[in-house]
Amino acid sequence: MNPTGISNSVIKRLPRYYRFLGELKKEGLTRISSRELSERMQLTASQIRQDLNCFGEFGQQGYGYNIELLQGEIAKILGLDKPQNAILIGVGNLGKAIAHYINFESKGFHLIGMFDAKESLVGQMVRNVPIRHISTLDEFCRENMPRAAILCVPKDASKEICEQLIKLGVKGFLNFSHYDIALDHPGVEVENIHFGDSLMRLSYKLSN
Amino acid sequence: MNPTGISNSVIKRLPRYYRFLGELKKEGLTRISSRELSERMQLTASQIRQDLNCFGEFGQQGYGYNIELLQGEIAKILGLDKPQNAILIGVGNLGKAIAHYINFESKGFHLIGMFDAKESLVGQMVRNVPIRHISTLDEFCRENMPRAAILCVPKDASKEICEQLIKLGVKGFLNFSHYDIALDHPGVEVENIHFGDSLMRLSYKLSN
DNA sequence: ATAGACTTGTTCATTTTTTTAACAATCTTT
DNA sequence: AAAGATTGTTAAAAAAATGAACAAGTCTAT
Repeated sequence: MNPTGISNSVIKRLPRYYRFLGELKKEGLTRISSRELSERMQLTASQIRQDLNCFGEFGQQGYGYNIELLQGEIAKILGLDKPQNAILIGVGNLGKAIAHYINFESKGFHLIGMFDAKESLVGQMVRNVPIRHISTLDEFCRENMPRAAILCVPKDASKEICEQLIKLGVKGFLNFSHYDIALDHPGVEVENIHFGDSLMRLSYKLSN
Repeated sequence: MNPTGISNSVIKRLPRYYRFLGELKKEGLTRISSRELSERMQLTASQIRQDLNCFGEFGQQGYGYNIELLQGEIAKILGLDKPQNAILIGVGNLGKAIAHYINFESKGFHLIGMFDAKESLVGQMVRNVPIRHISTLDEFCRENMPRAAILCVPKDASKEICEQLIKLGVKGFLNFSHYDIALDHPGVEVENIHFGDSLMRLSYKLSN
């Protein structure tokens, strides 16, 4: 259980519920019971009801859940209805791909700036967002107060930039760097995406 | 607890141990005690000893662990010493970035081929690996027997390709697509990397 | 309007997992 | 050879996840 009183495994499942409900909607369905959903998602109906019950009462006895409505509620729980400003640091191969590939708007964020140390990148646009020089980060942050940062910089640069950003008021990190962001800053949240770790775990699973 | 008898949380921590030991080595250290390591990694010494004890006895009383040796043992546990052939499917923005960005060799894999449906990409090289047309996948797999696939294709294409690959003998997936690979194929292992889910969880954490 | 079929929210018990503490055994160092 | 350090290991405690059960409420069809 974490500060909010909701267990992490419940939170981990939320985006998946959201995605599945989106698919059901696409299929033209309007309602679904926990039992039907459980079959699709390979969960127990009990777990679904219990998960949702952490946040409120979204269904009706004898009917089930209205798909559109439930998805909307989960969107609110996840905060997708109130996009937060985010910046991306490090526009190399990975950073650029992330910027192109991810639809931030539908995931609760609004990308307002990208930064890199490489002069030749400065001025380029990716999806209508300009790449700025890293030396202008302080000024930009003080003006625009981004709430989150997507960290795509090399490991060595991570620690310094990370601390700089925390000082500038950034509260959340999507961390692609190999650096383990220290969790001793109260109120700062981190989601790590370590490709390397994932690959090594896959290697482990395939070797045993 | 999973099939191997080692709990998932232990396995999740292994790559992190591996990384930290690499850093210690870089710093020129040769030995470390569980207590010292625990301080660096923000774990308890007890947990470290217990984690390692799942796999063998790598330390010595009164001395601690030899860093080089321990890292080597973890490498073996993870299977990094016996690289397995892997292919990458979908060489769009993301796929290309992954191929450039990740050092597969140091993570237990050997990238032997890349595939895409787009004719214009075919023939291009990324890090000395040629991009082939997806129509040649079957033949290539029967000849080269890749053990793992990195899936960077759009959601709609995922299911089909995934099943095709499983039939062709692929046993492991690093899945970047939004598709949830069905886990009902015995012996097939999946590591999911869902950027969208991670972002939504970050959004949740920043909203509550 | 009523009965029967459904399905939720919720509780409780169970199981599983994770974490922490403790200590005998044993190694290192002086 | 003694003092100090640190492991491997066990056992206990705490926390989390799961699953079964059911009263209460809603829908549908007659």
